[in-house]
Amino acid sequence: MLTAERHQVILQLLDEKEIVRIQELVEQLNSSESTIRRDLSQLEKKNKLKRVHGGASLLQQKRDEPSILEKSTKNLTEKEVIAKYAANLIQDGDCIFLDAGTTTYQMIKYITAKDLTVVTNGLNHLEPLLEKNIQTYLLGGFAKPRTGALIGQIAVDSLRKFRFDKTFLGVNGVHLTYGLTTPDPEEAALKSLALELGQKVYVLADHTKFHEVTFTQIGELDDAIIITDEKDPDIVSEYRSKTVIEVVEE
Amino acid sequence: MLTAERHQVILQLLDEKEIVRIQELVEQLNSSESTIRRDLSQLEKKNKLKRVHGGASLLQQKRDEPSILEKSTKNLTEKEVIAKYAANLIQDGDCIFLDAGTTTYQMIKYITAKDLTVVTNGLNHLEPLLEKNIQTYLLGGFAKPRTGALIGQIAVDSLRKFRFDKTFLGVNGVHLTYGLTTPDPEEAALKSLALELGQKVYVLADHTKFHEVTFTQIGELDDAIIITDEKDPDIVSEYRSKTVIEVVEE
DNA sequence: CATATATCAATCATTTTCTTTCAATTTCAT
DNA sequence: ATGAAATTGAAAGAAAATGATTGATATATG
Repeated sequence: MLTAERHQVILQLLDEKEIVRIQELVEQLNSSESTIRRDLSQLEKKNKLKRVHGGASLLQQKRDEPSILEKSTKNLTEKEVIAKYAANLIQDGDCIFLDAGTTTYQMIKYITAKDLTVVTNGLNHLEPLLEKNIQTYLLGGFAKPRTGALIGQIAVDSLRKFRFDKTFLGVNGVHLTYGLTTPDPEEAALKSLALELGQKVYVLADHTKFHEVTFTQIGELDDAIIITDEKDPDIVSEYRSKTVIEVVEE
Repeated sequence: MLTAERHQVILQLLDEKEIVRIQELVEQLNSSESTIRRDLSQLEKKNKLKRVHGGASLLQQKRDEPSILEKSTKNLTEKEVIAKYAANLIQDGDCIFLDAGTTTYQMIKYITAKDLTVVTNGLNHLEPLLEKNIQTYLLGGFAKPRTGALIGQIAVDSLRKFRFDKTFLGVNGVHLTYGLTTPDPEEAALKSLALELGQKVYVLADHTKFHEVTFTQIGELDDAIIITDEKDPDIVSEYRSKTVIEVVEE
């Protein structure tokens, strides 16, 4: 019997019984005690179960996903720092809009608030959100092939039904005179509406976005609170005169 | 035997068994161990499977959706025949509604018509549809965790904006007196509306669905054309007196 | 508390599986 | 046809998995 097979069976048994003892597994799997012990060690290291004297038990928090959990221990990239900061702004019970895009995607794994309602137009956002047992609404609309963003009139219409405690947006350009911009007009329309519908609006923009202008305007600078990792004090103070900027530390 | 052929067989076996061992594949495919190992390496690089010591296993993500996997292994060929037949009903330029669910999912790979517009509430449908360069709208709504179906008021509202040349629905029960039924009331509401909005409505129901009744009614028998693999001539003629049934051949 | 029993981690030899490499063969493009 | 590239099978050494054994540690019982 293959190692992977045994692991699968062990986890399945655990799911059913909450607790399994070694001898039980030895019989069930026709393997030696040593092998079973090794299996349990490995599975414990992978955070799939908890070893207890005489056997193994189900994890108390069943919801942790290794792929997401692993990353949170590694060094955080610039975008991740921003995402983490933004995620911590979310409070229990909030209704939030989460824009499509990679930066907002990163936020998901750092969300700790309970009892959330999330609305998103990011197709890829859905899976990790559901994995965290967060109640999630997906906007309808035309599916933009490459990015997995739902856009267009339908998306705008379905968005209009909501009001948010907090809106989190990604943008491509942040500029003193041209405000917040993004290349795709369809996406801009959606972001623009989301901006209106949020009581508090946060824009996640790393330092590469400043002084940049792209095709379509989403809104003015002071429509949102900008979260960034921009270090240059000149740039920061320049923009501080026009809007609220929160600079995250690593 | 061609490399691509082997790859196909390997993936198919994996889908059925969750885990295959090398020796098994060596026998089944009449190839050397080296070749099989190379196959597995390549497939792993393409993210089609996960190598484990002694063989290969289904990707975690695929195993984590047992609800869908279970269903798709059951009655696979029968359903595929139905799906293929239904897909051939689609004509160039059609606007169609494709219900969430495994049977309608199978349809996608058989679609050959060009210049389509597809509206669906099946989250999983989106990827294969986009891969085929089919213009696709996704309904908004609450994402039902296990099945990947978008349901609820929002979904119903966004659906109401459309009209379809053809609607393709999956159901759980087909019954002479109780008509078309499905367990989840939320899903039923959506299916019911989709049924109204389609100029032609097709229900895909394999033979296990006949004489079955589940919790919520979607519509009457004669609201739709039923596509099935039911062979029993008695049952077929019984239902033929109430509605149109198209029986597919294998 | 002390003893008996069960469970545990660590190690070793054996077996199985893996990776790497090489030569023979087939396929493909020129 | 001819050489280049891909595919294949075989083989050797590396790596992983296994079961048994050891002495240590934890739990239970009187």
